[in-house]
Amino acid sequence: MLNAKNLNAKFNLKMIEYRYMNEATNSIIRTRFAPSPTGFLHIGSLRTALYAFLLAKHESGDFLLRIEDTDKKREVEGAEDALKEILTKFGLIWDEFYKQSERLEKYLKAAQKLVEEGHAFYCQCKPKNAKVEGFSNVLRDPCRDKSLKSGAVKLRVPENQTLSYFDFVHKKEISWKSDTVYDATLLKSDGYPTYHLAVAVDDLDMKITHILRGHDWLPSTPIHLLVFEYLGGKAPKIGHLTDILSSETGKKLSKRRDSVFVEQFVNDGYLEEALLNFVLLLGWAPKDNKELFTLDEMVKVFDINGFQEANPRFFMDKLNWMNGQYIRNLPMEDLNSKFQMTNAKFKALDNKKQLEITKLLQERMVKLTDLNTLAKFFWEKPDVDISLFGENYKKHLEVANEVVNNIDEWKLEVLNEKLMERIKSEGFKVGDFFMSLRIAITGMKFTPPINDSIIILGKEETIERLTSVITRSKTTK
RNA sequence: GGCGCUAUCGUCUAUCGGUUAGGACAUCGGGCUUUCAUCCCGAAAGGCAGGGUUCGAUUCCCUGUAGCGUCACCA
Repeated sequence: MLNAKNLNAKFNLKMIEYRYMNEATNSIIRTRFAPSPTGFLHIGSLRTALYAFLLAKHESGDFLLRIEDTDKKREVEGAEDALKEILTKFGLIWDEFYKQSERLEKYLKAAQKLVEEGHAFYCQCKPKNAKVEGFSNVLRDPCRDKSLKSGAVKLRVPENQTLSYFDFVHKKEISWKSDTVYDATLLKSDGYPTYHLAVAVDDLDMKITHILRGHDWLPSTPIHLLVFEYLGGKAPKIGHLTDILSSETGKKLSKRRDSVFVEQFVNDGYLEEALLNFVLLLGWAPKDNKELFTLDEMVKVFDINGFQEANPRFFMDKLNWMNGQYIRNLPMEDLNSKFQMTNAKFKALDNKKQLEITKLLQERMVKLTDLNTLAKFFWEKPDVDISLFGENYKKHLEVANEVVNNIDEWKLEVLNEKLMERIKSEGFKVGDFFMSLRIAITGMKFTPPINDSIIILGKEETIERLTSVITRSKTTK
């Protein structure tokens, strides 16, 4: 397990090269990724984090990680460390780290200030649960004018005001009438802030210049605008990203129906680089339509004008293609070690054999986990289904067995040559012959090149598999 | 229902008033090939609808339609 402290030390060092003061404004761009520690990393969150990272790093700015752990009920043990580890794995390294539960004092003070200045009030109503009660059209809170002295703190939304901001993703001004904004809770009765208070306090405090967040936050932006104003600060620039939609339902990705967790994809055999690249293009595009990027290249070309405004659907086709591209571009040794982590049986193989197999597989894989099926026959005798064979297979196999038996120099060229000689003299159809051989050795019709595979398997093993099928075939029709 | 966002091939997208509307994935066809792949070549496929503005709209405006989001002491 990676140690976050070491990481920070290590990466701050690295980030120093990136950092410089923006000469034009004399201020540095600062963005943040602010997840709640409630479980695995959502694919949409990875994208948000990526964009925030790129936005900052393109201008040599700072990228902060802020854990929003203000809801004790939903917090998941170990989620914070898992989050740090996976972000690190993807190369999204933060310059500063914060945790909201360690800053409770600040929120409390902010809430008190707002009450004192008349912009918020105490409320002792029983909390409602929208999930079970449905949507509500009651905007003004009954405690608004009661002047209570304790309880939860709620925002006193003004009447007849227009609340607006310029969204840098949508590139337009978005506004609301304050009459449509509800008196949101800022501080819960347990003393913890809600998101609405905590973002404003923190973003001001941490000098965040750009808020980049999911589209689902757009409707509550007017609340934040008010809090920023009442806290006496200037709101950062704000941009709302599109939602990623399910390819099947066309609705926001859901944990129940769709695969949404980054860890899941990694386990399924997708490379971090491919995942990052895929997610980059789901909601952002460069002018020249370039498709394959390393992280460094992303940082270099990232442009705030490239954001997409319409919700994309999460189709896997392109991810699969990209993953294949990345696998093919991987140095053999790297692929090999990834294989070792994917499959223990592969790892147990002789090192030289491992590399040879890797070489054969590299061009025919979509995911790392394809290793488990494509190369299974290397470490496990196949369960050969006789009905798979075509005509003349018995003859084919007997000839193959004979040729293999007579080879002294166990080399690919020799095997090729001897086999072809006999195929010719026997008058076999080349394709048919090799298909019989392929099925007998691997149990499958689709495999890596069969002669190469046979060389890797070894003479003894090959003969064993061949004779096993030949003897079985004698008892069959 | 209120509020808000959005609308180019099946999918991801380019275009910032004038283009045969371009690319990629997927699909289909062909080449290479002992299978499957990889690789190469080619094809089919798109501006939600109706009004404006304009010499000219995919592009700007309005309306409609559709989709998405949100309306908690969750983030």
